[in-house]
Amino acid sequence: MAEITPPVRVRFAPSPTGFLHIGGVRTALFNWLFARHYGGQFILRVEDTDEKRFVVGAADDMMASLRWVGIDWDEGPDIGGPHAPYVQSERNDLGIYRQYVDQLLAAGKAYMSFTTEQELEQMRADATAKGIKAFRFRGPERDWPLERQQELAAQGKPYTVRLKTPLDGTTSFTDLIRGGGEPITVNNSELQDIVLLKSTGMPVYHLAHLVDDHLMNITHVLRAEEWVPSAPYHILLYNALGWEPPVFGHLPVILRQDGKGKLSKRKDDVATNRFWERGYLAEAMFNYLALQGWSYDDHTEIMTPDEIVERFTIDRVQASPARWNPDKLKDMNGIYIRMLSNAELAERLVPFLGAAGLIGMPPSADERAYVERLVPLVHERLEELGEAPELLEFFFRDVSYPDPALLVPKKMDPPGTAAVLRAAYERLAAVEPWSEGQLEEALRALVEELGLKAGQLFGAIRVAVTGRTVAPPLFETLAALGKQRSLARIDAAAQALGG
RNA sequence: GCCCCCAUAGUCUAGCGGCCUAGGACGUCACCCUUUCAAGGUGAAGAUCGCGGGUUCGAAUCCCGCUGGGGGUACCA
Repeated sequence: MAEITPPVRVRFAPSPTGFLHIGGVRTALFNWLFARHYGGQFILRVEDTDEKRFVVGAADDMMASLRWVGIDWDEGPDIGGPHAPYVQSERNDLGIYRQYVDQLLAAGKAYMSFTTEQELEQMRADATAKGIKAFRFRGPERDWPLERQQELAAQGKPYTVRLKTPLDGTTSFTDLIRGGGEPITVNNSELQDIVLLKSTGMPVYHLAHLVDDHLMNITHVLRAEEWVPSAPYHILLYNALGWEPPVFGHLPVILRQDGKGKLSKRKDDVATNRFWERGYLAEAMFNYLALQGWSYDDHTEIMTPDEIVERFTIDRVQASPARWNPDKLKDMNGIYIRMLSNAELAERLVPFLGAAGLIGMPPSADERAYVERLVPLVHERLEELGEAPELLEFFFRDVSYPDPALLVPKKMDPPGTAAVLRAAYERLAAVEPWSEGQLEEALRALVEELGLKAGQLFGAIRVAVTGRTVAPPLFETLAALGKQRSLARIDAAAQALGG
């Protein structure tokens, strides 16, 4: 296994074509962990060379997603750095890429290709029709003298610039993660002359990222597995430019939950912002994502970011794909929620309760205090913060009994239940002070006197007071709800049963 | 189709030739705790380490073939 020798500079270079999904965050995270572990720099660069798919605001959205999980960068579009700008369209305006295209052209390593997209499409269609197994485009211009290419270009004929890929021989590269230590090799005959510069004058990913990586002194390229097939082109391009290639490491993709294909923005609910909206803690997401393709040992899963940074070595990154497992993430989120103090959880719950209209935005001091009072009742019942409003709603709103049958416990009838609720009402009316301990004492005594099972009495009161069969523990609930409201609800429930 | 990568329970993973009667986690089930639901505790089911050949005294671990899965095959990244 290759040793990682400092200095180390890595980057994450998303394309602003939409929101950043968790697979992208995972790739960014691994780069970040790599940089932090080996004491190097992590750079963020925006690759917006696809004018057609460009989405306004996407880059900002992506940065917000990265920041949310706790990823920061040493150089980037928003903070600048020694290699600014960090946005490819801006770099293109500066003529950064064109100069290398000219260098390649002059050296005969690339050529101007005048075949149009339509013609290309036709050629592909013809090839399939003829049963040709693989169509690999090599433009006729690759053998023309540069002057002839320039002549046509001067006439205003649109052209792309393509890499002149060797017809025979092999190209290979070593990968930090896959290949089992052996180089990955492809026959050049399997390659084709890829486009470097579009007819619009905009560079294509292959050229732009490579020029930038070189100029920005990137030492290690850790990117998703889907880039493996294009790595040989990149090696060839580095060679053509006379540059030393960086070290490659292709990260496993994250497969969809059913294993059918990689995570998709369109089909899967995996937009990063969806997770904070639903109440996932960034620390849980960080931990979960770190484990998507990396592991520490045979039993450690819950780790702080510092621990992960310290333990993150590239040799422990998996070559086989990870699988998106929302259940596991949810479980982990529950663990992280339980690790929070009541005050911290209350603080994080406020926005959710506010959004649900249960408290003001911002909340009053009283509301804030009340939320903190309620937190212990739901603390260990929460796996997503977004579940809190529903669990706590009855503390803020009156309950109704659309289905009075829910009030009737096992082995009891409506009239009997009404009578029991009346008895409970009388008993509770006398409880003073209205504390958890006093409430328990009073109700347990009543259970004895009525000859009921604890579950029967408590169940009836629970539904009466919360409007639901599943709720936090009864005595704490009554105590937090207050005497007046508790009694009023028990009374209303008894009436609903005709008592 | 062609090229490339990958392959341990339903899922994620530990394992890098003997510590493995294959460890941990999610999920599932049971029991305990208990006023419901959770949480917590205990335990169970679940993997002939994809299949077939080698190499070796010995293989989940190394090699080959097959199969399966995934990725790529754009003037997208």
